[in-house]
Amino acid sequence: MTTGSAPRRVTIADVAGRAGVSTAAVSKVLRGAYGVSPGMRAKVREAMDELGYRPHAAARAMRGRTYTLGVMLSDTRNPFFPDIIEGVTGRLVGTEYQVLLGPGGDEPRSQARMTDAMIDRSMDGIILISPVMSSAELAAIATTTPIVVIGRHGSAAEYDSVVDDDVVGARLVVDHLADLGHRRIAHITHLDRGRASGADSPQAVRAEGYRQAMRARGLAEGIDVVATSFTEEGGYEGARQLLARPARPTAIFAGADVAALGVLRAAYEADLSVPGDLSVAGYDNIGIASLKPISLTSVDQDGHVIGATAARLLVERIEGRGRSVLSSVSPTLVVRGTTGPPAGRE
Amino acid sequence: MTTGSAPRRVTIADVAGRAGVSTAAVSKVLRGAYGVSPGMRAKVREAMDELGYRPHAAARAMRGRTYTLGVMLSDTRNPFFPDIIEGVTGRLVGTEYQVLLGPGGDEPRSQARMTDAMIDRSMDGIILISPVMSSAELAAIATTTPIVVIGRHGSAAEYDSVVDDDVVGARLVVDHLADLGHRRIAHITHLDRGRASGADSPQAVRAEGYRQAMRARGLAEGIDVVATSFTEEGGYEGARQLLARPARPTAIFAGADVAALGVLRAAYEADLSVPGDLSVAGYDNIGIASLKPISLTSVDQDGHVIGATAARLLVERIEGRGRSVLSSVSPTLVVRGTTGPPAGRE
DNA sequence: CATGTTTCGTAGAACGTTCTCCATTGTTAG
DNA sequence: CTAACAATGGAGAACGTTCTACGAAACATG
Repeated sequence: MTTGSAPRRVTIADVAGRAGVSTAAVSKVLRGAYGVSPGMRAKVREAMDELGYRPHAAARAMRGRTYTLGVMLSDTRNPFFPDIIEGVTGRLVGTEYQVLLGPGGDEPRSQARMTDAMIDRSMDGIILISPVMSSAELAAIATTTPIVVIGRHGSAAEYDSVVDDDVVGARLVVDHLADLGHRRIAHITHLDRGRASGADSPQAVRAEGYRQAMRARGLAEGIDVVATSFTEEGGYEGARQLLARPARPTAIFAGADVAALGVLRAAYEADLSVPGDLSVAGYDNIGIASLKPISLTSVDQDGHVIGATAARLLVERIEGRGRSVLSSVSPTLVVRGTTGPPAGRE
Repeated sequence: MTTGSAPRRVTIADVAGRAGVSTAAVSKVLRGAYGVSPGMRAKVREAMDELGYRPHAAARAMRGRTYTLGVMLSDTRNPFFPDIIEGVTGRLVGTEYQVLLGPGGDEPRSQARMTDAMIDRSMDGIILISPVMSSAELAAIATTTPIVVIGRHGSAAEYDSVVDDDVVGARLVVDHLADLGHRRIAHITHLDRGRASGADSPQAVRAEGYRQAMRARGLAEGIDVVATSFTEEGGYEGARQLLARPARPTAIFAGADVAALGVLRAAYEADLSVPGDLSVAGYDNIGIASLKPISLTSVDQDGHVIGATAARLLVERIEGRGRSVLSSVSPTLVVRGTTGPPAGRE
């Protein structure tokens, strides 16, 4: 179709011919199945190498596995996706599995379309990162293809889940700030328009974890949550509201680093020094957080571990595990320059 | 294998039975092929809807197309990949094509493995973003499957290319700085270890564009290129070297925004005010560049347009275009707070 | 009315695997 | 020596599409 007509692919039949055996025998060698003598295995292997044989995934899919795992991305811009992906692929090195990513967009409809597309392509299993569909929809998908869900707290019998322990993460921040002497610690959370994820969403759990931790430290009075969005603009807007309070908070815990950046901008514009007049903490420990001019205190969720765990669970599912697993990964706090003791008397 | 046994997929035969026609007829309707009466089309369509039929991609792959396009990513962390992806998927909305992303890593070997995996999965075409393999390897791939290469300047008969016009981008920066009155404008570039891409790489073209533009402005004497790497650390290191020169540059043009961030850190540590003592410009216009505390002057390459163009060219190739195309997308300069007139007398 | 020409619809052979039987050959037990 | 069994290899039927051939019917032309 292009320049020269494409050379025909080397098939299992070519290998069989070369090795002087049947196609069934080649298939057995390929799959490591029972009933193959060492001599035959060697012959076939040699023939495969000589011809540069590569199994045709689509043909395999007609009967058996495709050795393809899909990862549905809900937001390609989310800065810790690369970590999760690395964790997933890292775990799969040395296996025959290949990972393909599918941009699913942020709407339930487009995510469902992407998932369907993966199922149509006979993927052996699918990892869904922060999907926004309902649990019922997820369960329905799981009857067709094994799935692992990342970033949704509710567990389900039909599939496995891997989550960052957002309650712990929120507590780490509150404890750190309380230890520094802060009393009025406010929180900025993300308001979902789509209701599908609801109380299972990371932001909801972070907010709840914040409330719990505040109460545990006897700071119930200081609880103050404003719901905007996890964007720079949302953080800015939220901080403006909080800084206009009669009793201004001395610390703001943004549920995401991007929002924390907006908080920093608001503080800058209000001529408040950070951390002198206002301490700021974020969540996710994105790359920029560690850069000098920002130096943001943040909660680090280990994307590598999350990805690797998801990959392990998915392969286990594919190989036949029935029982459902919920794996919770503990985050750590990275203290940097944006948090410090509150100024003056309380 | 999991809980209930998966329900058998609805096939073309089920649809044919329901509609009271042959499977061949259903296939024709599906493909929009010639020789179908309106009545029959309606019957078949109805049956498909009632049964919730979805074509099985693997089965299609055995004979025809898979309607799957692959995008090989060389670096998942690169901040303008999301733009390119959006451009690609945006262009394909409404068509039957699905896009799947493959993390190829930064080594020729792993990228080749990913590309092979995509070919094994019978993808109809592949977009390669900044691949590091040799042109010969790319040409070899192109004989098997149509490909479009993004971010490599060399053109080839076997495949199409889409590039940002890095010569123009470099000139925009140099002209802007020269207009402000700068004479000693230094450049930080990226040193490739793998030689596969060589002079075709964006960094090489940007550096060459910088040299050309400097000469064009009569500033040949001020040409000063230091090769580190396109990372925060690389930018920092490069800036340290440049700032130690006897005649210190008054402006630094970093070949990438991440490196520019490192330059800003070095300036900060050296107690130089930006842009008072040192002007800094980057390339790529990544998200953080626009944030207030950074406010980096940068060159914006329109990832959307690049992605959309690549998708268009790929589909054209698949549909049969033979002639090779090289499409160059012009970047624009976004002037922000890190560039200004040089201080004092020259 | 005989003869071409469209138009519509179907049969059935691929495509490259997997995997269930089945046949053959040794080997062991009685 | 025979029966039972293990080990090895092969035949051939799927799997769900696409698409080439071909037949039948409907229509147009002389």
